Amino acid sequence: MVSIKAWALPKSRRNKPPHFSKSQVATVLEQVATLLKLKDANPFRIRAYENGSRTIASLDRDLWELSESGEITGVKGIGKGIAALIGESLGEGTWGDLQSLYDETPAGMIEMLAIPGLGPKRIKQLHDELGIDSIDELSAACNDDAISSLEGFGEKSQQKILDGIDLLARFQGRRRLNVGLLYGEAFEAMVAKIDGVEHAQLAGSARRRRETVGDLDIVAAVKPENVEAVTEAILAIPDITEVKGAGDSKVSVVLEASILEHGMDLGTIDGGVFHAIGGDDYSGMESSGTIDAQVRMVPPHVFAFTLAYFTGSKEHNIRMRQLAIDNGLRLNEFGLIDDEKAGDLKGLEAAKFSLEAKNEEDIYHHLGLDWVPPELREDMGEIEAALEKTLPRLVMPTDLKGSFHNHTILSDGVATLEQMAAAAMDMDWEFLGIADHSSLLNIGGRQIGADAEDMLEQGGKIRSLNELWSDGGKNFRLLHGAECDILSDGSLDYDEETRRQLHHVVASVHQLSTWRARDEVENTEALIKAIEDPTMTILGHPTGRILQSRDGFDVDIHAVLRRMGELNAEGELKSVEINASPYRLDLDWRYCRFARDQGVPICINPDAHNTTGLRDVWFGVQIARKGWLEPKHLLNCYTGEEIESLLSK
DNA sequence: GCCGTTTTCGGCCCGACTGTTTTCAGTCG
Repeated sequence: MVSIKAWALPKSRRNKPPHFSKSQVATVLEQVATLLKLKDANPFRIRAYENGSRTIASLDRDLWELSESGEITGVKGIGKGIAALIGESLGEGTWGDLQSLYDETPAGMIEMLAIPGLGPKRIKQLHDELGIDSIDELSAACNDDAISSLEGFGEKSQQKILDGIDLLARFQGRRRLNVGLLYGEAFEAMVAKIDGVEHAQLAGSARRRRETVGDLDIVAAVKPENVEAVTEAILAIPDITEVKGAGDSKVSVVLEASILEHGMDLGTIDGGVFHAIGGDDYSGMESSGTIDAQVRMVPPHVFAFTLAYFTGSKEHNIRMRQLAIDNGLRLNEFGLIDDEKAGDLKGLEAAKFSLEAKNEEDIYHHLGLDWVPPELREDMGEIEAALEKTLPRLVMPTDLKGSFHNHTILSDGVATLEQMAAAAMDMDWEFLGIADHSSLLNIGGRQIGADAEDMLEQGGKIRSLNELWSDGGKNFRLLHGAECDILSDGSLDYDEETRRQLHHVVASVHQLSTWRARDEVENTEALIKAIEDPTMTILGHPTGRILQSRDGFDVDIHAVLRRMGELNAEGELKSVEINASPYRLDLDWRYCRFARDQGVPICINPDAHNTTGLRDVWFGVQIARKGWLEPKHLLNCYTGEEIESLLSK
């Protein structure tokens, strides 16, 4: 279970500028926005900090340089105020008068924001009127029936808060993409089958392939005369454990795991991850889990608008609406409406003056944009690219011809070389990289990794298998690699002689406790040392994060990727992995474009521990798409022959 | 707090739903 520590402004660990990293600045701006919410500050001021945070986080220029030269205020969303804060923090190591803002807000109030249905205003009210500063106190107050009598609260809100706390305790309010999609696709199929539903589609963050999903949004095209019958049919679905509301256009329910026809498939989990997410307790929790879902019913002719609207993101929608306004139009879930003609009319009435859209493409085209794939709708430059018609041709699962980081029975996998190869051939792959753990890795005191001798013996087996396939005219080969531990000082496990005999070395950090106890500067230094090792080819799960369970270690990922870019420019092959396990999805999609721009080739790795684990690459592809990557940026999309000769150099 | 070639002030996306009210505030996306 993740518990939120009280927020603190970062302290400089350096004696000269820049005192902080870009991600530290972005984090502070984001926290300031949250703290201001709890003080009931001007919502637009709050949004300015939120935008500033996002802008800084995704900036691919050096922040200190921009700040020093004054160019920073030329960045959209960064004005005089935030620029001054950045200048002071990077230059002096201080944060203006933000300390008092941090001091004023109890950590528990921040934590309460995650309770569904409870927002900043009412958290502030609870704090001001009852002195409630933590979830525990809030829970106790609900049980004492102390909340329902407060102004603006009642019996139902009190119960809703208790339910929300329960949900939060189990899942932190969000579910990993793989779990969210299992529920979402099952529910979508059920709704689509109902008489009177012309079509139904999953929208929201699941459609955008965020790494975690809050609740599910299904948009259904239903003629007005059928809405009542369809509502009844939805509510009759047996896997609905609770109906939270049912209006004229929206049904709000809680689904339970029984909706998953084939049960809760958690995929394959390696030992370390399994331990980190709570072991057997976790499996039990997922199978007794629930998820919130909404169905929005709209007349068929406005379906495309509603789908686009509820796909989001909120930030993308804001930009789209602004574009509409610039064109004298009003964009909402019902249409793209001529503002003048519609006048004071609202909702579907106003939509009578809407431009037509048979599909999402039509909406984007009306505004002079190319259609934006849902994965890109985060207001991270996709609007500009769509205007300029320079959106990327995103990678698809079928573009992949192999992967590099997979395990066998030599370490903690459960399948043999032959079984893994057969599964890869079934996927029409031309190559499969094997990278069993190096000798150092042990989980719970038991050595998992392979000794150098056994590792080299595996190489012999791989060579004879490859010869067999080659002689039989089969376009397939295994690549012999190892997942070498990065030690705390940045050196790699195994002796150099052993590593030199491999096709590729996936270098990964596993001793997380050491790395998480250190600061960004030390970790970045060690990681860069590991990358500079001439035998290192692929940086495995770069931050070590486990989604919904633990954060990764602090590292200046931009600096690491920049160094990797330099080494690639010098002719070395240094690739960064998108670990495709839905528990990791690390490298984060937010850094993919930066890696690409540095000239770092990226590879999607399922980190499979059995044959079905190879299928996890699908999640990696979703993240690569979200990170704007095209086939040419991914080593997975090279042919088997190309990759073999590349790695044999 | 940010932004602006109709603006340096006055805007900033907008609608639905819920639970509380009796005309609306809070929350969500």
